[in-house]
Formats: sequence, structure tokens, C-alpha cells
Amino acid sequence: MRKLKTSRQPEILDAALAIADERGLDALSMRAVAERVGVTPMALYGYFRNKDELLDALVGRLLTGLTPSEAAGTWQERLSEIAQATRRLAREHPAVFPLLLFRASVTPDGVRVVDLIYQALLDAGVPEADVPRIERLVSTFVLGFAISEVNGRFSSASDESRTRRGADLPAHRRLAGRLAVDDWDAEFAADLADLMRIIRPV
Amino acid sequence: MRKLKTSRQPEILDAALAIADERGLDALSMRAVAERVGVTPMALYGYFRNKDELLDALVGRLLTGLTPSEAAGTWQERLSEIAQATRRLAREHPAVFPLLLFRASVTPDGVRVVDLIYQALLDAGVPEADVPRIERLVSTFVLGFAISEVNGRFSSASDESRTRRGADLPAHRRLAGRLAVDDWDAEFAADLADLMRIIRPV
DNA sequence: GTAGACTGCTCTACACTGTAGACTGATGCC
DNA sequence: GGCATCAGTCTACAGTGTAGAGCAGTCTAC
Repeated sequence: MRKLKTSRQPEILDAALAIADERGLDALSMRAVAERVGVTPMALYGYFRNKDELLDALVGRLLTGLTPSEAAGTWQERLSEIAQATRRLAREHPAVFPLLLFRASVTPDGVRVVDLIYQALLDAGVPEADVPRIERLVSTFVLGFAISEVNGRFSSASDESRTRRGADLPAHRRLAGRLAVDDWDAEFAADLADLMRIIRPV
Repeated sequence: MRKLKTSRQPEILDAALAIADERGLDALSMRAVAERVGVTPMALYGYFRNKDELLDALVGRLLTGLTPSEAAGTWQERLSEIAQATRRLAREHPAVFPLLLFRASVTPDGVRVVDLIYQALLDAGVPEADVPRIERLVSTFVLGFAISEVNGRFSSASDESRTRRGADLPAHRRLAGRLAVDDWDAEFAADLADLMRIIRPV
């Protein structure tokens, strides 16, 4: 089968996303998806050439949800909107989200988001020569932040244990009491504000 | 077996790292590691409780190589040194590197790197209350950049194809010709310079 | 009205994965 | 000698992605 069927692709992706959301990425097997769709595992291979392609399509589906409904407002508002939508997406689909960092987002919807960012940066007065770089800088950070957040890289669980062995960690000791974070929304907002200052110094 | 043996842990991790470097993360199976060590798969379970723990240890081993030999120079030089070392690491071990973003780096060496960054930020005059946040901002970006680079998220392969369908991508069309990147070293350096301006406005 | 092609799917099978459980042979201690 | 501990093996199980063959139904052409 050279040409793939498309009719039930959305249905299959819905099933895959639901499984990942409910039981994690490890549970996302071809067999599990097939069962949920009510079909034999091998039937899926009429719609996606293999599991990797299915995952790619899943990333594409996620990106579709990223495009903001309204593309209005100041450039700061628009950038902020996209960043927040990205973070929201990560929280809604923590298991699948990290795939965004690995599977190059060349889907039409992915490119459309990039275009919106380009436009915001141009409106902000970023020199044309710098726009693509700044876009990569910002989106890399936003993706990285969202992933770190949902994956617990920022886990402060061990903050206290860190400071306890302060002997060889002078800076940690000095910062004791400031390591815990209670408001990630505020942290993210502060980060964005800092990045905005890169985009247009005030 | 409650308590784990440690004697051959380094040897096992070396084998695991070599396999990942040579044949990718997918090829990193317990059986493959065991064969390379010259032992039965089940023998590994005397040294690591399961595959996840082995991977965690692998991340720890990577981080050990991150700690700079010299902790001297201006704060800019020190931060830059760590950032470049991180990027170098990603290129040396592209398959394993992404694990850094997912497996919280609470190993002693990981914390030591964080401490060095804290110290650099303090030296730069960052208010104590902001130091941990800025550390997360910078390290999130650096990790994200390195991963994106080795994983091809920045792939410019499709840049031309993007601009071709310029109709609904106005900003892309306007930036045509500026989308290709030939020097990632320069891009990374420029990004770092921008981030330094967040740390201490000039 | 029947032959042939096409579609959408199933069934079986293979090589591979992580790892639980039981075992063996060697070493060191009393 | 007797026993415990250790390092490693062997077997087995449930699960994975997917190749290859086959099968019932529908559409088209003569």
C-alpha cells in the first residue's frame, strides 16, 4: 500500500491522544490505539506508514490547537498569547508535548505559528536579519520551559536536601530560602518580560 | 537484592553510552548493554534496579563531564564556558543528551553545575531573589537549544519550501533569504550575548 | 451476470523488549 | 566441614512494532 488512507486519520489520532493523556506515552502502543478505535493493530498501517508517522501526525494535531483565534493586539500581547497557549497545551497533554521538541514542526500549522511570531517581532522593530534567530531563541525557551515544568525538571523536591550539604555549594547556601517556587505562572511571566526586553530594550 | 553492587557500574555505563552513541537511543537495550559488557542481561539488575535507573545514572555520568575544570574568569566567561560545554556535550552524545531535559538532574554533579551558575549570577549583580529564576531561564534555553540543534528541530531543510507557499505566510515572504542559517556557533553566541543583557543590562 | 480490480480489514507470525523467579558455582568466614 | 553471601546464569512471560498473506464486500466493464 503506497498511498495512505486519510478518512479515519483524525479518529485514530484522537484515540492516540486520549491514551497518552490517560495513561502516558509508554502506554501509547499500536495495539492500544487499535483497540480503542475498534480495529486490528494492522489496520492502522493503512493510515500511517508506521508508529513514527503516527506520532508525527499527533504533533501536527497538537500544533493545530496552538494557533490563536485572534491575531490582534500589540506585539507583546500576541507573543504572550502564543507563549501562554503553548504552556496551556503542555499542561493539557503533558505526555505528548515533549514530542514537539523532537519532531521538527514542519506541519502547516506549525509554520503558521512561526509566521505569527515573525510578524510580532517585525512589529516590535527587530531588524529583519535578527528575526529568525530571535524567534528560535524565544520558542526554544518557551518549549523548554513548558517541558521542564510538566516533566518535573524544575522539581523543587530536593531543594532542601541540596542546601543541607552546603559545604561545597556556597551559592546554594547563600540562597537558602529563596530556592522554593510557589508560583510558576509568575515565574513564566517574569521570564517573558525579560525576553521582551531582549526584543525591544526599554 | 535490596542493596545494589557498584563495582562494575562505571563499566556498564560506559557500555551503555557507547551503544547509544553508535546506534542511537533505540538500540540501547538491556540485552545490548549486557552483551557488550560480556554478561547476561539479568546480571545488570544487580547494579541497577531497572532500565530507568540505568538511564538516570547515565545522565549523572554526562553531567560529570559538564563541570568545568577551571572556575575562574569573569562571570560572563564562566557562564559562557558552561553553556559551550553543554552544547559540546550535546554534540558528542546526541542520542543521550535529551534525557537531560527529562530526568531531573539531582545528581551531585548536576547540582554543582547549578551552584556555579548561581555564583556567576550573584557576581553579575543579579538580586538574590532573582538568581534561581534566571538560572532556570538560562539553563532551560541552553538545554533546549542544544537539543533542538542535535535533533534537527532547527532544520532549515524546509525553509525554501516554506517561503514558496508565501500566500498565507506574509512574514515568511518578507524574510525570504534570511531564513537559512549557516553558522550555528554565531547564532548561539548571539543568543548568549542577548541573555547576558538580561542578566546585567548594559 | 460474471470476471476482475480495489478497499478495508483480519490473522498469523517473527524478532525483539524489560524483567520476575529460580537456580548454580565460587568465595570467604567460623 | 558447614554455611552465608555473592555474581552471574537460565528460563519464562507478557508486551512491543510490523511483515506477509488472506478474505469478504463493493464497484466497474464487458
